[in-house]
Amino acid sequence: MGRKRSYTEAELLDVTKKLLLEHGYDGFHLKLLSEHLVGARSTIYQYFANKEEIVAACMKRVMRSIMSKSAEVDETDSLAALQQILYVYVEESDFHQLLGDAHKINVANSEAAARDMSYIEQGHEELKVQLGRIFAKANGEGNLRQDVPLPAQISVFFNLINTPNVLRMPLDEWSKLLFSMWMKGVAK
Amino acid sequence: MGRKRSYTEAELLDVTKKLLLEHGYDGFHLKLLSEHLVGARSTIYQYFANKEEIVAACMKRVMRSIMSKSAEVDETDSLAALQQILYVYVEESDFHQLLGDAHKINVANSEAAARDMSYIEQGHEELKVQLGRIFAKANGEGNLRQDVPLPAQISVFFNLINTPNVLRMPLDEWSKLLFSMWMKGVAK
Amino acid sequence: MGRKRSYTEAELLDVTKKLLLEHGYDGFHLKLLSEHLVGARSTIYQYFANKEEIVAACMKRVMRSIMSKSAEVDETDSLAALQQILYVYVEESDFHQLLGDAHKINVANSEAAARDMSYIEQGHEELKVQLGRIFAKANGEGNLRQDVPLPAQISVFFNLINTPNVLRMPLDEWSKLLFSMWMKGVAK
Amino acid sequence: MGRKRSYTEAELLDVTKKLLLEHGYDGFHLKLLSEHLVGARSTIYQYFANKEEIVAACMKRVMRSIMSKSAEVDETDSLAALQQILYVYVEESDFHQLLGDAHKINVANSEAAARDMSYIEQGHEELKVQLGRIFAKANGEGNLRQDVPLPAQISVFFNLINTPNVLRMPLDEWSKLLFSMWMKGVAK
DNA sequence: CATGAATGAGCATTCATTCAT
DNA sequence: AATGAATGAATGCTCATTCAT
Repeated sequence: MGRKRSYTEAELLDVTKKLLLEHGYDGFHLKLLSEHLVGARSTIYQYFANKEEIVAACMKRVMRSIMSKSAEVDETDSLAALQQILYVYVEESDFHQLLGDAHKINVANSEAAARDMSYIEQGHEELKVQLGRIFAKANGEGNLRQDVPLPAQISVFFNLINTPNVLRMPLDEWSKLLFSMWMKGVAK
Repeated sequence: MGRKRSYTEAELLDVTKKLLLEHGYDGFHLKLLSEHLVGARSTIYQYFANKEEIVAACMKRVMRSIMSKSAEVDETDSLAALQQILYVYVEESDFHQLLGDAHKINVANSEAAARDMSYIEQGHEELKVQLGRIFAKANGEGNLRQDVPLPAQISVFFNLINTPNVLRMPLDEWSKLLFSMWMKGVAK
Repeated sequence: MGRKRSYTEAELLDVTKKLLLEHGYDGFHLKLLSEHLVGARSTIYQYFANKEEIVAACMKRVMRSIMSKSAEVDETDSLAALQQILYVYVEESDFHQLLGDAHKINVANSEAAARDMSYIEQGHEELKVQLGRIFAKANGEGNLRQDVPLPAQISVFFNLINTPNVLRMPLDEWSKLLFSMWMKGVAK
Repeated sequence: MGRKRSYTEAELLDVTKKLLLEHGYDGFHLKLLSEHLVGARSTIYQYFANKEEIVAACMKRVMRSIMSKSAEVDETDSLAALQQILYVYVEESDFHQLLGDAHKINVANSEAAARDMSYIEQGHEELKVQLGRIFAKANGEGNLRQDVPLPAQISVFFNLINTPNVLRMPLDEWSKLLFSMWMKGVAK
């Protein structure tokens, strides 16, 4: 039996996520990664076959986390559901920034990366379906404005996630505030 | 005398902008740029001394455009002014994405790039001042909710810009719709 | 662990010295260097961070060698000391040719190169001080002509070093011969 | 008839000489040259077909100048002749530094450069012959030490030329001083 | 003739990946 | 398993030279 691994795959992916957020996909290098881990650069290849696989695995992990959380949302009360979903998304707001570069991954080299990316694609679909379902329900219950097309409302809702939390409020309060602004507007 | 230039500086910067938006700062290469222009890679150096200067010039140009438009906004009616500003920003919504990487530019190599970046910095300040002024006025006139901190309202307003225009509406209508949702909310 | 290095740093610097003497600073390329070593050009970067550091390290090494030798010179008998010094310098006559280009090194890029160059500068000073001291002593003891300014005598002495050893004599004999010509002249 | 030439070939070669001395062969660029002349870089090609030809022409000119001067030396009195020759060489002491890089010129590209270089080669031979003749005469007349091989004496004589004129004396005095040291030595 | 623009070859450097220990 | 060394592909940039005006 060989030596003990000096870090876990999860740690590697955590650092990867941090660096991807800090530097973007093109600014993310294995050299950079190895500098934020304990061992040599080449050791990384014990965990993943190439750069693409690392990034893909990282993105997949984030997607899985989002999906498990959003699956737990109770959709009975549509507005309450939207608020919960907003909270989930705000909590993982890195998510979008991160996945925004998904298309840059060159999937040709790596089977594993390709699998991960297709998982992510499916996840995206499921999330969209869920959101569409809840919005449709809310709309059907007469909770939403009729003079604004539903897709526009969804788009604005979704984009709320990225609003910088300038006041550094706790995320549950912050998401409630966002939800309130989204629902009632800012006019007095 | 001398040959005719095969493309103008403006064309170069247009392509640069497009590529920066597509690939981000780190994904932007002179090879890529030259492939989207007519000539050889080295020809680019007839226009700019190095990569940093190109990016800086591109960003400066975008900033200048935004600033001249936002300077024309009539601030008499604060709410109308906000709506106009939203339109200006939505029209140039690339702007933020683009300038988000401004800090990555290594300014040490190039005098010209340094000058451009400082122009951009000042521009940022002026825009913030203008927005703060109008919001303060709107708030003073009692147009805004008091139960949400002003910075949070500004943050949401600003973030609206990035909302994807899923319905591909004309930008004037789209910005009015966004403004309406921001003011009145989406609740029925 | 890891592979065995295919050449030592000392070997690299030896080759560098040879090439610098052959081609001068501006004619010295890493491509050239790599062609005189076993591996690929990029392997050189395992040893030094950039071209400047290589050249600086090479020069520093030569300076260190000269200084340790000249520090061992016994200055009791001033004329004997000069003869010994001449021998030291003749032995390392490349030295001056090599360091003549020291000012061309762009030190801005590299901390390490800057350190090396400042070491070299100090070394130069120390050597000048030593030579001045011995000449002053020799002059004070009445060993030197009074009708020729001392700096001119020093300059000629120093310049002797570069005299091509056309007869390929052993360096100790050659330096004695030079010293004899310098002291007694060539006239019968 | 076209425009008037903005500088003469001689001016171009003067500047070339200055820059070659300052930067060495490898540090000499046409860009640098054009910056020290009035027109555009490409204008240089109206005068010479390529870089090699410029350098070769420059060296040839220097050689021609030396040769015409040294041809005027009266060889009747061998020691006086040597003193005169030393003066000629000291006056054009750049000469050696300059021609030291002659071997770097790639003669394959240019017929004209090849011709110039062969002229220089011949010149070198003639100068050596002249010096050898005078030294032989001086030796035959019993003017020189017998305990030092003649080639060594010649070598030292020749190398005197490069002695830095630290005191900035007028060149005729300086060359006399050098000659005196060479003949009589520095010992009291 | 003069020149500004265009170009390709060449070098410095970085980085993902492979190898040998 | 871990790792330091080796490597080739890619990119930024410079420069001699050619072209078109």
